[in-house]
Amino acid sequence: MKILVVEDEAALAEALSEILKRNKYLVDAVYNGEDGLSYALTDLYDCILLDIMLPKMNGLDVLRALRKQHISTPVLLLTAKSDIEDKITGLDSGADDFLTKPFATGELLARVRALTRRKGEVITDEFTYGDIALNKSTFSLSCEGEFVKLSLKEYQIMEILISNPRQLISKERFIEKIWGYESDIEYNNIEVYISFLRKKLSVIGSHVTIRTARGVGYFLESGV
Amino acid sequence: MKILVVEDEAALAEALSEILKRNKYLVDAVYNGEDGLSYALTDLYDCILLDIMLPKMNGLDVLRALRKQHISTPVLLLTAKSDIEDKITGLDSGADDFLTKPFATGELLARVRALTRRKGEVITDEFTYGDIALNKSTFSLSCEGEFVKLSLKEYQIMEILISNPRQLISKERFIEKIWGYESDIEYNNIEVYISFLRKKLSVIGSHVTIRTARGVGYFLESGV
DNA sequence: CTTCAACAACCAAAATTTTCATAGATGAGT
DNA sequence: ACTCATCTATGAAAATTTTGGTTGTTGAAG
Repeated sequence: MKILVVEDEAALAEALSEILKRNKYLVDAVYNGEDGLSYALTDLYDCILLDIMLPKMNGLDVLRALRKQHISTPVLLLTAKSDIEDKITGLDSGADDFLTKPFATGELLARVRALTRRKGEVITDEFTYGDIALNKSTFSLSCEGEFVKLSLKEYQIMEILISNPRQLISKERFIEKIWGYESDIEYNNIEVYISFLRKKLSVIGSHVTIRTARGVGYFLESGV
Repeated sequence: MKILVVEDEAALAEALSEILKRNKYLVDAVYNGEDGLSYALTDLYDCILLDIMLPKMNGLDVLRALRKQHISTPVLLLTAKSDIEDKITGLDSGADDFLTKPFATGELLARVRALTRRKGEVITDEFTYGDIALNKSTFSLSCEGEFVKLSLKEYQIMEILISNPRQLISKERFIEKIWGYESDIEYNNIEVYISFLRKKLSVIGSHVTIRTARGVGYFLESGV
């Protein structure tokens, strides 16, 4: 498990490295934003501790640049004070968690553990259920060699269904998850996409079916 | 200036009301989520202090329900501990700021002031520049009685332009603001929308023009 | 068993967003 | 002033999302 520390205050960087090493992490430390970015871009790290205030390049800019390059390494942002502004910007920029200075060793380790665990769980980019597989990166649905491409919305609906197989999902929930809780989208819209998906399921000859729960929503069932 | 306090701990509710009243706010206090929601739905308040842990209905649910009804009253969430989970959920649910218990009187007042000031500034839902007006709620662009409706993306581009008249906006910036910093959208997409907008500006006979800054982006100019 | 209202499925069309291809404009370097 | 690579404008088409019916289903109430 390899961690990158990006922190300009030498004493703090030293302390962080020490704590982490003592807990069996491999640690690299760099002392400015530019170096931080180029190290992070190697995509070799399991977690990055990133200070916001940094010479040469602001931590948030580093973060944004990283996410833009689709590097999804979990980032734990170090903020000087508990400044809500920073936190909101940080979330917008793709941070995974925050640590407000000064902090306790235990808290640091707990958060690093939480972030790396999260990543460890992502092994595949496919969801499967019954005879179908849904590919997260290509947005395609397959069944024994047969493929169809899904549009974004189709994919989002299917992902929710396949992540909770046999679980009833209300239309309300689809809408909240996909369009957001403030949208005025009609239920019919869900019905239309369900209709699209059923057609595509039949095109690839799957035995998985989308069952209707009248008055509520839908759920996935393997019909064999 | 009228404030709604939603807090079940009687002592705290009392203290909050007292502090606020002493600072010339009108205060209503209720002691559970359901009442909080129905009071808030009247849309009479300039700010809402909302506890997360509440009997009958969770604060976050109240908040979501409110935003769903398009009530945009600023909400200051009261959280027991500085639980990042709550904060993220809070932001997702439409909270404007947080206050972690226990808190100082000064901090409370400062945040309330910040939130109500923010609202005070929004007087109109129109942006204007030169001979055009851009309506925030109808997504329409007008010039001396002539109207055109803009699509969402057209509107978003126009809003950025008209909010910073004569200011050069890079294509990069349009993309970050509209599609997000992780998108892979092409510059040409912006060019296409600029083209759409120029056409619509000419349809309504405006003298405002979108000027090109080669290699960079665009800016608005009143061409009279 | 019928009736009826609510719900769901689905087709078709409209609206919007995105992509693609091509033609035109620009300006640095010669 | 000419050339060329690069950037921009725009028409047109493709893809996607959303809207509006029409028709078929369902189940509760009578």
